Amino acid sequence: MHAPFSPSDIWFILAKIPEGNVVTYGQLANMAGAPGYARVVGNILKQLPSGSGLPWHRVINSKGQISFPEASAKYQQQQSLLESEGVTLLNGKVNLKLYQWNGE
DNA sequence: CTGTTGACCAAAT
DNA sequence: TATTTGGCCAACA
Repeated sequence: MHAPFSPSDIWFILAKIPEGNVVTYGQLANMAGAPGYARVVGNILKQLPSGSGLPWHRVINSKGQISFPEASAKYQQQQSLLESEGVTLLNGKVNLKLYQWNGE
């Protein structure tokens, strides 16, 4: 059986995440109606075409951290993008205690 | 087909 | 509060 959603479903949902907000991989999976598919969401973002214009940087893990090695360029890029929209990191964790999601 | 890997997660320790 | 453990699903070797 195939996944209960297609990559484009995730792209569509991700596109709706407002600037200055962050969501977790698991949340995206839930929003797609597929609890337990957090890893698959990660795989999809991994394959995301560059120049898609999607706010991939607003996706973090459930620990409230960026899912890249701290030393990596990707990590720094994501952090930079987040800070440019007012989301700062404290101790490697997003400085917003609760991940904001303005409902549907 | 089996085994490993990954932008994950929640519960147990 | 910090780590470890077990579970998760799809992609790949």
